Amino acid sequence: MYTASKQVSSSVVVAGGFARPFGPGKTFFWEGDEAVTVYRIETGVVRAVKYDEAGEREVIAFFKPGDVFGVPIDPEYSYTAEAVTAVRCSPLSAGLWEASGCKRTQTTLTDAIRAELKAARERVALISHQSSLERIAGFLGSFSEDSMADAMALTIPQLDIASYLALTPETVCRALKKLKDSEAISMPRRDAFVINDPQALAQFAHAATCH
Amino acid sequence: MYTASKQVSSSVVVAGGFARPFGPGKTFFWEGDEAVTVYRIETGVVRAVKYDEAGEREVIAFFKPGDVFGVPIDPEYSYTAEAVTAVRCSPLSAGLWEASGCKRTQTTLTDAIRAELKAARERVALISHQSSLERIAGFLGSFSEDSMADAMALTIPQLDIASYLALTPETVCRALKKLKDSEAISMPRRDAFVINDPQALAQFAHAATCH
DNA sequence: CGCACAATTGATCACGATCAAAACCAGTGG
DNA sequence: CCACTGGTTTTGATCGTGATCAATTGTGCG
Repeated sequence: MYTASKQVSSSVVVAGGFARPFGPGKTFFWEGDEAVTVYRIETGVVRAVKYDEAGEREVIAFFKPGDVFGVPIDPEYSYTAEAVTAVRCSPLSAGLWEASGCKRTQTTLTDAIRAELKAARERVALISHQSSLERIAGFLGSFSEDSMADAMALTIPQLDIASYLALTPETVCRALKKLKDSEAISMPRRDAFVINDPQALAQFAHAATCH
Repeated sequence: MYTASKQVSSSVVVAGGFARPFGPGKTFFWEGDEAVTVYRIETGVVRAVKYDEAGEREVIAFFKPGDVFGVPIDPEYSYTAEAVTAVRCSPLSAGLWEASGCKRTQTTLTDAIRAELKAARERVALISHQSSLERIAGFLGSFSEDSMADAMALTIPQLDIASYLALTPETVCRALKKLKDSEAISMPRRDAFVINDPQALAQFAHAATCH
């Protein structure tokens, strides 16, 4: 199935702790690879994708600066990790996390697992029950609040957002247009978002379809 | 908010390891309670529920015989646990899990967390993209395969299933009727399900809406 | 330039939500 | 035992949202 596994993971083994750059679209590791490296993002965005039985690609999570991905919950990675933007991040040996002592590394490990679980639950919260507009608004809101300034620029293709929110690209586009029209956000570039009015955005995120 | 917290958790502190019975509807603990006890189910079904901002009750997971719930991922429980059926389960002190040594208890702890994560991901898989029929069929299938015989009787109110799958009770009812009509399952009682034909059920679970 | 792919816009359609009501069942008390 | 009550399930009719189909525009890249 995932024939490209091996040569990719071998190009990635640098677990020295140095921050290294990765170009957009680059694959860090594949679902099923032996989980030997953990990554901490300094800049850029990474997506976690899975392929269902039908071979359909599905984005299940995004990782932002400060996030850790590739956490060794299982001996093998449970998803494929790809750079969405240009990424600078530091690879760490997964072995160090688990082996060395038990105290500090252990807590950071459970922290990371907790984060994974929290991310999974957040996605469910977004997907279940919420309308398309609420999903988009909620997504943009939570994504930016985890980051920095109000007027930060996210850079994620709409296709990835659609997959993550279990919507079609068309629906994502239309929802974004509504948000743009309402002045809550603006899009300087095609795949870049700026949040003008977090308040208004939060309205859209919860409001009962603003009827 | 959850004013009933205290007296409930105090009635539950028996962390000796004895299997104890709990009647249907009984609450084991509330979301936000201090996570002092872990439970392992011997018989019966338990549901994990959460209340969103709007106060809406939402079922986020089911636990079956053999499952562990109340895993101390955070210092406080992240959901409310209620008995769906009559339940027999053994309470354990959460402290023992974390404190004692680091070796065997630690692995079972991560096992339990892994299970939580897996459960969360399975729910997402069911909810995202799948049609109502696929969700129901997939749910019944995975629920029974985690259990025992083909012809086992599940006993879960349709309301809970609806909430778990992010559907309305009406839709659940109609989907179940289709499955009954197709002979894949039968329902001796109102809230009991028997799987006659796992094969056919699997068909419904994946098939592209059988057009 | 021209190619491939992402984003946009429009028109139609289907599925599930919603509204409304009836049937069903379990538990309670007369 | 039976009438009453509350909650769950069932059935039907209608409506709205997002998927789907189809086509155009836009954008980066060889």
